[in-house]
Amino acid sequence: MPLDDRKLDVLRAIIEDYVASREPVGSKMLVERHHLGVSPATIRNDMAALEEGGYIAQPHTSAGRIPTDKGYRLFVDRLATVKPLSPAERRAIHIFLDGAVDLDDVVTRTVRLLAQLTRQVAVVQYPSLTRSTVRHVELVPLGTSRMLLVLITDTGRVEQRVVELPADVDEAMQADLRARLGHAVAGLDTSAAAAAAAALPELFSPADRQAVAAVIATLIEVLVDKHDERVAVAGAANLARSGQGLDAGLEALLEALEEHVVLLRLLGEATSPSMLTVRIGQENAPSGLPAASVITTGYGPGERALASMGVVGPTHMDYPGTIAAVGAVARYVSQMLTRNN
Amino acid sequence: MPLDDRKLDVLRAIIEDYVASREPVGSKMLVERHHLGVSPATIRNDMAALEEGGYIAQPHTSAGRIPTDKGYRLFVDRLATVKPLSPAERRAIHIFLDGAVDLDDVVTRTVRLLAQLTRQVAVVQYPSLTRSTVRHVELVPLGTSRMLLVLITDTGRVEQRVVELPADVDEAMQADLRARLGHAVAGLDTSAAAAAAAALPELFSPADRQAVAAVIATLIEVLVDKHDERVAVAGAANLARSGQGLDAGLEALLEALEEHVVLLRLLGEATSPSMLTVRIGQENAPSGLPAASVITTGYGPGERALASMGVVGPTHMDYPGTIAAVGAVARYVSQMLTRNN
DNA sequence: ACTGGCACTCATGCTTTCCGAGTGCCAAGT
DNA sequence: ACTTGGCACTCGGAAAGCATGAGTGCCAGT
Repeated sequence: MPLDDRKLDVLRAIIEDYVASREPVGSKMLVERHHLGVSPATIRNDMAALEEGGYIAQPHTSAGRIPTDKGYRLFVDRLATVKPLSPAERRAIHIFLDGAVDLDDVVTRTVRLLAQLTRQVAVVQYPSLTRSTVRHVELVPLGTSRMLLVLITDTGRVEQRVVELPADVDEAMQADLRARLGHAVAGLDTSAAAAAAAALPELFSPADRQAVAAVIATLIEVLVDKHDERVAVAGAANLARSGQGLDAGLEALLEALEEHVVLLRLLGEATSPSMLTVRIGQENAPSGLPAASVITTGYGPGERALASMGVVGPTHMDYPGTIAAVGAVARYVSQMLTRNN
Repeated sequence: MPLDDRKLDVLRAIIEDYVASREPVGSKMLVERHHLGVSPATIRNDMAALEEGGYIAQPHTSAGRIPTDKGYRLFVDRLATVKPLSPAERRAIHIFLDGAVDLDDVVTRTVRLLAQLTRQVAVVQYPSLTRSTVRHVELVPLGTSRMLLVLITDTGRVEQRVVELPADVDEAMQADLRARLGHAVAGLDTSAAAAAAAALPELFSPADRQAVAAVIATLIEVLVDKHDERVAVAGAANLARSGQGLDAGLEALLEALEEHVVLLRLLGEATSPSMLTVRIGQENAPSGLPAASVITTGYGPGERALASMGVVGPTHMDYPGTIAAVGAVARYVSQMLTRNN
């Protein structure tokens, strides 16, 4: 039996009510609150059909219906209308994000903003080095047997690492290395830079080669290593607040939030800022998180997505509102990055 | 009425049992489990005395007793015996912490280790700049109107900041500034360095002075700003696990954990690594956290405490075990820092 | 295709009852 | 002066019974 328009309306109404009240919703309440021009009995028939289709379920025989994962899926795919942000929310985005001094600062502010806006747990991935290009490499001598390696990318990201040299190296040599290194990798993307750097030791005298190799090894590590797959999290307290609904999963969720590996899986591949992914309930099981929904999108300068951000919340979340918030924040941050480029 | 030895034994026994079972403990259970050589009736008399003194309380008339904050206080001050770490735990400390590449890495590993060891929420403050000295300042040109400022301290900490210059500056001038700056502040502690840097703009021609001032301003900001009062947190999931006991406070606690200001207050002044502070229950109320206990200690190279670390947990925690773990980790990290100096 | 009516189900909340762990106190024993 | 066994008492919490009412499915009538 195909779902006619009214049945879809009913599904939408059920989801809206359930999200608002967190309680199974019955046919009577439904006709009262939404002006569907029909009687409860009719609604009951529709509900039976929806249940047949697996979009809603009843927790026990004599209770109202609650949406299933499949129901939410249908809702976000076909039923949800965009809910524009309130002016206050738009203002909050500006106030929060303008005045970030630093890429790290942008990430920190963004994650807090998202958590506050959506009242869910927010997750923001740090822009990955992988797709960015090297703007500058700096070598700073720290005494004769140590150097500080600083890598700056076009995304404003700065990575630094202290290199222990296997042998003492004199100043002239350090200056030489710095000049050559800077010349060799500037402007290249990270993988090209790694390749270019790898060839460098050849150019030095055997005496110095070991020290050079140590520096280069560290540089390549920084460039290539997924070390940069860091994430920031905020809003865990929101779980406890709305949490009554997920006590069971709460511990698991909190654990997942500290497991960055799981988070990265949840965030998934960075998509373009204008695309937005919604994964609902069981759809997240492979990522190691049951009974929660995840809304993610990519962000980055232009249409190039460097990293992902998103929120994690109970399946019965306010999808339209959350989607709007995630989208708006991602767009704004992307703009900031584009401007700062 | 003074508390004789047996009454103290009873208090200790009550606390041990309550911590283990989380249930009010009665006189009968007590004589069964601990071989106090007397009858339940006698214990009851002692309990009455302890209750009179405010060390224990009964949740309701016909239930066993539970320790009060005051009881725990007496326990940790006078009754707790040191509980040495198990070999497995000692090994865990080594395995976890050795191989940290980086100061940040040390902090991250430490906080995770502490959380795992104590099964509580662990908090580690990043070593503060305040008491450290400047090892090196580096200026990296990024085009003509931007520079990257990098500050390295003797604790291995690296801070970087991008400075937007108010006017274009040529290369020679940049090199000059870099040389003078490095010369002026190297080896000084942060406040002296800030003072020294403040005098620098004088030395430059009026044309360049604005640009120099911008760089110096940023440097001083980095040096002086409490910006460095960052903290790392781990083990929030442990709250949910043992949490049944604090549902009420759970949300508040989770919120506090994201409020770094509150955490810093909780960690308190950094004490020497060999001193350890225990704050119990209501004693934390002024810091904005009710009904939780906090165990903190300082850490840093030598006896100089750079920062604090500690754990936060329910008042009914295993004090001897937790104290031992916090102490051992702090000592080990301090040693690492001393060695790496 | 919709509606009103009706019998049925069953979670929830309330009251009642019962049980027993635990207490305080007292009088007797060491 | 402590300690102990005995005993009456309290009261939270589990178990059982009962009423309520929201909600359903189905059917016959419009």
